[in-house]
Amino acid sequence: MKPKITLKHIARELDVSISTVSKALKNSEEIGRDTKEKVQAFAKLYNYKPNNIAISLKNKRTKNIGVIIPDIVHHFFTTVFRGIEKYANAQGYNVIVCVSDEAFDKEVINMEMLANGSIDGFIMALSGETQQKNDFNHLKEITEQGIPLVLFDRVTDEIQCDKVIINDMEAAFLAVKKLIEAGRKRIALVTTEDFLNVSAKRAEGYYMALKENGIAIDHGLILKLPYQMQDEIMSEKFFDFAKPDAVLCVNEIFAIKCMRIAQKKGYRIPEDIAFIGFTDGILSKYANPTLTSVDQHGEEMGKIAAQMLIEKIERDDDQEVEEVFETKIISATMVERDSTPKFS
Amino acid sequence: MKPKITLKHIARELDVSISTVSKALKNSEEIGRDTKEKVQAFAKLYNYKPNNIAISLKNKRTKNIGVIIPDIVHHFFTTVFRGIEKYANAQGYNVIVCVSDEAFDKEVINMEMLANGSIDGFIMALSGETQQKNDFNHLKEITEQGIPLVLFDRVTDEIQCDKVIINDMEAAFLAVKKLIEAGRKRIALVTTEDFLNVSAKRAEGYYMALKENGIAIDHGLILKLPYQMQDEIMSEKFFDFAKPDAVLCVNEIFAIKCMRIAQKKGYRIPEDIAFIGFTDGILSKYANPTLTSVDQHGEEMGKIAAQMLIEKIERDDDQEVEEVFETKIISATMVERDSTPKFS
DNA sequence: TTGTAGGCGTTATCAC
DNA sequence: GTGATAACGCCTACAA
Repeated sequence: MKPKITLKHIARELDVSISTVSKALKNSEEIGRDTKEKVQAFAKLYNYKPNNIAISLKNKRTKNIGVIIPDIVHHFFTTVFRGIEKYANAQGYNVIVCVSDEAFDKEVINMEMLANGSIDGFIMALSGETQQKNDFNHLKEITEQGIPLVLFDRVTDEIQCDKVIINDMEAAFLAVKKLIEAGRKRIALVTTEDFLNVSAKRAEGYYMALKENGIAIDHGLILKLPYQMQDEIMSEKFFDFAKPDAVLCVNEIFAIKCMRIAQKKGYRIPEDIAFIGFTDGILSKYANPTLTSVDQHGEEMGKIAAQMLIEKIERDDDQEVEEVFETKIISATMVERDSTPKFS
Repeated sequence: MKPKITLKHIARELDVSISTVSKALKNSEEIGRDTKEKVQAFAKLYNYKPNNIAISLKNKRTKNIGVIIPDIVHHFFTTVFRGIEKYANAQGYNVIVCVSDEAFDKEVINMEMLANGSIDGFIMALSGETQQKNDFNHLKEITEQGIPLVLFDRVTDEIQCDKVIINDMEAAFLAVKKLIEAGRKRIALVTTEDFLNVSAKRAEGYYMALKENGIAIDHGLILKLPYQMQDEIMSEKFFDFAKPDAVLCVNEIFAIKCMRIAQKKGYRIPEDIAFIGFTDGILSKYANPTLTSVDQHGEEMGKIAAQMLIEKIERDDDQEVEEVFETKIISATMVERDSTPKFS
């Protein structure tokens, strides 16, 4: 076993001072040619690499980014994460992930854990519980400490910071409009409870599209399911009573499950009922029939979030410029597949 | 903005020494009641939290685990990650994830980046390219430096370290056996190229089951696809020529895609062709028909890997006990769904 | 009961 | 050219 070697070891071995070694390895002009060569050769031989922790302590910069997401086994978040990781890595940053599991407490604990020097900034999507409680003190503390924060997807107006979101409302609006134009009259909405801001916005888009086309809102056509949707009975009944000819779902899983139920009841897709889901994930692509869905461009979102964060981190070093926060909006795009009639 | 406060600040403010503050905050018996109270009150007021980096430097333990996986947008790895994260977090560890993207170079770079003090140990699954090149020097260096390493799923015999795998061979063997018992005669195997050790093992199980039942191996029934499987033509032709009555696929995506092709060609599932896939992920569950598949118990795997790693990390502190490496084998289980006939 | 000093590994400033 | 010193924030053995 050959443990890690330090500057001190090299210095002792070569009978020079630590600072000489340090400078020699940095190819400083101050150091004599032969000393430099000697030191560099020795370092290479013993595979010297500076200790990140020591450097972090000195520079007060860890080159680590903290990412806190509600769930990692979820295609959208996973995709965003990939975008973050790729960009951050290319910039020399590492990513520490914590999963809040949709729980407020875990979110708070994780943030505090990381905020004590482990990371240079946060990228996060709020947990369901946090949105429900409307308690954002942990975020406030972070920003007050001057730690950069970027919120994505699940954001809040209560906190002043950079944000990246998609145009949920518009996307839903356009999806419903397409359905209306295709002649659908009874368009249903399958959503989660209201406290998730993205669901709320998608619902808004749904309402707007109906209104704009003079279609009255029928609350019998709106199904609110708990986030996990264990219970299929509710959805089954819904189809019997609501008799929709099109369904907009706020996520893929809802869409797939609903399609299943509809198929079981003998409806043809898309002839009898058309389906559009949000989150263009793996399920949409491989569903049967394949699902028309709204692509949230997760990877792009992650990349932009990372970009914004790293810029803030590296700007903070320079000077205390006037803090300006941005909210970037990514345009969702609809991916047409077989669960909808051909739109013109 | 209120920046982070340090022991030094408290000491200055309260006109005591740094060590007094340090001890007072640890409730040391050495310190007088009133001093302790004063210090603790002040610390609470200003929300003092020790700096992780400084502690890491001092203790030479970061309480960080490095996880290197080939791909995060992949249900199996994601699941393993969740297991790791949950357990590690409960033990007070944070997880730094790097994605190798199936590339050797990225794997090496990421490891080196983290090995310089950022983490206390690694959990990883080898990238495809690493397995193909059969070059494990980066792993050797890590272990020689005394950094604990746990390999999971994509492992190698070349490296002495803890490992967690599933009984791939047996699982494939049993799956094929079930198909044979159900009367299937032309059982196909759809797999990746050989260098992925898990695929190789699954193929072995497939061969064994055939042999044990006196069925000759027909190479026309074996389809090797590139990892990404862009090309559907190959698979289409395969069905025309091979005419299988059952198919074992080494992953879900292959299975789903093959089912699609079979359906398009008018075969009924499972009556004409039965399908079994590996990786019991979200696709298997929501496919149409739902896919019988081999559950690799990713979360459990992650948990065990984390457990083994943390044990090694914390044992290393104590003494230089004789190094013993374990390979834990998790039993895969088959989840029967609608793509196979009812097995007895 | 409190404080001093040294060290974890590195870098930067300044003196020789 | 080279080296001593201090500093990043914390801990702890030892001294007062």
